[in-house]
Amino acid sequence: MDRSKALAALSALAHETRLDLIRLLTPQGDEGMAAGQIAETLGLAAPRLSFHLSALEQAGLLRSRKVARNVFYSVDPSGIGRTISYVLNDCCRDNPEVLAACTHKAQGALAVSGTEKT
Amino acid sequence: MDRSKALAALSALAHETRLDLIRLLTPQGDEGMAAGQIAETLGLAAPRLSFHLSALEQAGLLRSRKVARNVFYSVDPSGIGRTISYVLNDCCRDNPEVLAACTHKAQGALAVSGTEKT
DNA sequence: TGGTCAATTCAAGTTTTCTTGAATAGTTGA
DNA sequence: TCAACTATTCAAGAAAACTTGAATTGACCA
Repeated sequence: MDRSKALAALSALAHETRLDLIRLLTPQGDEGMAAGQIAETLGLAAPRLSFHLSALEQAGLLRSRKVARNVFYSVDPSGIGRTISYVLNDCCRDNPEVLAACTHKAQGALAVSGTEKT
Repeated sequence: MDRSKALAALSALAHETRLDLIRLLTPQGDEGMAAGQIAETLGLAAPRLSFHLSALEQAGLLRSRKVARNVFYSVDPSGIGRTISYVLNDCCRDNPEVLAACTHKAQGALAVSGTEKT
């Protein structure tokens, strides 16, 4: 993931409404959720939702597909994953302390990340 | 980590100059680097640097300490770690696909994170 | 083919963030 | 104390992001 894409993704995440969208859509998996249903669930005006969904999609964090009149949005797990990886690997250079600090629930798991290559 | 702190941290990370700062300071460890030296290294005007350092410190991603006339800035690994954790655990609810995608170098390591609670 | 529905685009205004040069505060050494 | 040095704060302007209502596009159905 290059610099500018990572930056776009981080900017996309740095907004309350868009974090709400990620939070809502992640459990929905690949099927995702129609824009109208999202708007209703979160109580957002349509243009505002469209704006934020588009920002997330541009940033590679969401996918969309049309079904009849509806547009279903779903999270792109690899987009989020690559963004996190950019911060950890590129910016923090796999610093062990940082890696240790971001794995509360899997203590030490990421600490080995410097030892293997994909 | 609560919502507003995570948001502040993500906003802080969503800026090119500030990612440069993290990238520069992480390898320096606890000792960190004096503001003047940072400014020289990155070619930034002093007020601009101060502005961004302050943003990062406010967000809990950097620490600072005074030594004589200098102010040394260093990364707070736990601040970055908690921010990442917030995205993975809270927003993505430990979604396995997301976790798998953000561990290029430690495949599957984070996948166990859903099994334990803090 | 006319009406309805879902979603996006547009335009305007507001708010927030960022940058810059000038001014300020605090520290050190002569 | 005075000058030099380090860093921050201030003020102003510029740029970017966000929200809102109105208008538009495209798909579906009677």
